[in-house]
Amino acid sequence: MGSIRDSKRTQKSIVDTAMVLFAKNGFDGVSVDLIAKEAGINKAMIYYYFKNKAKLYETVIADILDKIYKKINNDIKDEKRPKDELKIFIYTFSKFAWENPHLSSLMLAELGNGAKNLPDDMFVGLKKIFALLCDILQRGEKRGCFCNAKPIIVHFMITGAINLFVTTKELRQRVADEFKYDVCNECNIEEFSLYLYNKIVKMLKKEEDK
Amino acid sequence: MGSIRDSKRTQKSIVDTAMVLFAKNGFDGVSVDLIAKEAGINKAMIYYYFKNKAKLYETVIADILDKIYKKINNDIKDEKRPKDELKIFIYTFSKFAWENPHLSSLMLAELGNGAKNLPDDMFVGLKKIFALLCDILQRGEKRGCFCNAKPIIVHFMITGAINLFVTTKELRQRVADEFKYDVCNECNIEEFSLYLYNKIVKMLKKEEDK
Amino acid sequence: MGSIRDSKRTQKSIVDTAMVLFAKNGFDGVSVDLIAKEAGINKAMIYYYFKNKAKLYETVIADILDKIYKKINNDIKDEKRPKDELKIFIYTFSKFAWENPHLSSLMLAELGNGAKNLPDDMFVGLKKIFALLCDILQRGEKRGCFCNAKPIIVHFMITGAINLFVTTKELRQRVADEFKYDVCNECNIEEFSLYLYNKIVKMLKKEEDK
Amino acid sequence: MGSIRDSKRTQKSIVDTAMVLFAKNGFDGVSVDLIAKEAGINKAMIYYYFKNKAKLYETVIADILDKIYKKINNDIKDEKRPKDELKIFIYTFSKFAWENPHLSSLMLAELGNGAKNLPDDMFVGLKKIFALLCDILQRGEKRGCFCNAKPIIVHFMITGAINLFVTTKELRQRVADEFKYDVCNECNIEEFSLYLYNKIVKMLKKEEDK
DNA sequence: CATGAATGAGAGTTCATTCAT
DNA sequence: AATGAATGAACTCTCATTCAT
Repeated sequence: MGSIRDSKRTQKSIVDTAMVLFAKNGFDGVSVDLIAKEAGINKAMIYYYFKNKAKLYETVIADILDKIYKKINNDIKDEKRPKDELKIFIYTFSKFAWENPHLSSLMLAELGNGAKNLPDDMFVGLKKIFALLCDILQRGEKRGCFCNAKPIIVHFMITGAINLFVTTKELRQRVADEFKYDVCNECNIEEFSLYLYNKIVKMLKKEEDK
Repeated sequence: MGSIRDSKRTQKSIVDTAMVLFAKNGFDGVSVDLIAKEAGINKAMIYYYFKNKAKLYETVIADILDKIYKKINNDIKDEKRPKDELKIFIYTFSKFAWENPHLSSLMLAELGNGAKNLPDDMFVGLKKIFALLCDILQRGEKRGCFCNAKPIIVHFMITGAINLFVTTKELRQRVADEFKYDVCNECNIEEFSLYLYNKIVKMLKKEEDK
Repeated sequence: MGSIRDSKRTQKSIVDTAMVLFAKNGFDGVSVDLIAKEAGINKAMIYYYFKNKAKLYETVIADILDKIYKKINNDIKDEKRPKDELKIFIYTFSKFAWENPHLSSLMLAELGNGAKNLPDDMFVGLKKIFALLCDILQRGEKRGCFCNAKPIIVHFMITGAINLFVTTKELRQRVADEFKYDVCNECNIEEFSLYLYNKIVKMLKKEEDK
Repeated sequence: MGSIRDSKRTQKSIVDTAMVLFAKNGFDGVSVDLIAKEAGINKAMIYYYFKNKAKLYETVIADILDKIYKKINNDIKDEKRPKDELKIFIYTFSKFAWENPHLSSLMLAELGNGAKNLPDDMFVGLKKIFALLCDILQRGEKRGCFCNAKPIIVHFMITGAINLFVTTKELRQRVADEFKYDVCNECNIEEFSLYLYNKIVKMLKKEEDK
């Protein structure tokens, strides 16, 4: 009967569809009906597998965060110097966000929401990513290449900038013409990522300031 | 004289109530019924004054943005050096966000949404604030105290960090105990603001690097 | 102050506006707000002059019926022979309906409704028009030019045909091309009226049939 | 088997109930709540099956028109002479209208409305019935028993009279006493139908008129 | 006479969720 | 494992009507 396979496939199609839709329109902006229809499955199956809409949402978010974490963690391994790790962290996060713009929407919305309804799974996911950065910064301080880094604030500067850059992509293009200031509407993600990295590094650099 | 039939007062109570509620629960998360109930007015009055829920939302957002702009613009006037202006920009924005945490939620949610439904009024409001920063940076470059500043990215780093710092306030306190990294859960807004300012200045500083 | 004049004028503008709107969209399809707006007066004035929406409706209908009655009654006076009176009856009714297509809508809707809510004023109006036809037919029978005329049925044939012809004007034009049967989409009201008159007369003619 | 979860039955009860109510009070005069209540089903089911109120209305109208068409078309088959076909047309239409007075209301209201919102299904239904009459008249002209028949006007005379006769049933009874003219308040539908038929035939008869 | 503000009931519609098969 | 039918609460919005000035 291939029931297990089908079961997995059904669940996956639900989560994948929900991810796109939630990201595009937010939790309240997506109906269970729509998810079922787009996923090509019966609505009741969503309740069969996920108990309710909120649980499905949690699953979706946890899935995304896990993907990011794994990707960054994997890419970072090969690097030796903290600065290069940081470069990878920023680049990988940017790239991922750029290619999954829904994700940025979700993160901003969810955090903007004070993470009020933040379920445990998401909690864990967010903390793991943050912990990655913390480790990088710690190693950097030990090695003397970074100084005075409050990790949470650095984290917010990096992820805040990336997420906003990604989600405002279309907005910036729309405004570009009528606006006299540069909004980087032609920047590609590599340029952006590199600029951001350089600024962060400069900002954390140990120096004989003054 | 301030009787029950007071157009201005009714409108104000609607907008004020809506601001709090929208910020807390988002556009979709708030019903017109609730706004009316909390504002202590008849639901139909909302439609009488604002035509529909979306228009009310627009008004609320535009109001907030205008407040921020005016406050920053006003506070900045007294300063002479671009660095001090930047300090005021960051401080005032932070302070305002801290005291109106709803606002940060709104901005993140709205921008996270790709500003898809962004009404014109909001557009204008956002641009005006951004333009303030642009001017500061421009003056700084002319005077030689800032260099290589892409305004939109700097703007995202600043506002991203501030908004995330504000909206995660409770979240950070919740996590503090069980988490081995510092999440600035005891930082007050002045400390945060100052730290952010120093980092941004350092990052923009003109120097004979290397 | 010219208050009486203004009063009359206000009332007239209400009734005139309401007539057009009611005819176009029916009783339920028109809001008091709309009537006030279109009439350029304050909504409360409608209640000041007409007590409520239903009363205004009555007034409108009674007004129309009275107009028709008066016009027909007046035009008929000069005629001597019942056949000519009938001709005038049909012609005047047709013409009036053609020039006030709203009226036909109203009559059909109101009668179609079983005249359930039919207020007294309307009652009287309808009866007076019907009585006109009855008199014509009666005189015709006495003079021997009509025979076997059941007045109510003749009345329905005449007014039914006229009202339907008028209200379907646009509909018939829309269909004309794609329809293989003639729908008189280019008939003017005089042609129609004459045709109808001839048919009715023929149908009522006394004859040595068979 | 006819259990509570019976799609067909639910739909039928909705349509049946809606037909009665729409006919009695018109589209705007009936709330979806009421239809659901009278049909003994949950309001949401109406949207489940019909998408919205307007679509339900369309369905109802199309249903009725189809019924009439089929009945007339069926009854007509056995007749040989156009005159007899016409007799059947008038009789069947009258009978049907008499037994479904709602229908006449609907037709008058809908046509009175200029068929502005006329959906396609209704269009087709109305045209099919009209086409039936056109064919009868055409055959009659060929055979020489009818002459000079403008089908659309004949159609309006017939259906106008029938519909008005039906919808004014109660009205005529109410008026009978206080009114000096005969309003056929005691006519049964067969008498009416026969009278109408005779008049129409006479009116269309080919003759050596002079 | 005239106005803008206010009200409460109810309209159409959607949705998350559950039930029966 | 899967489906279509069913539910009830909630939502946005409109309306006829009245009040205070």
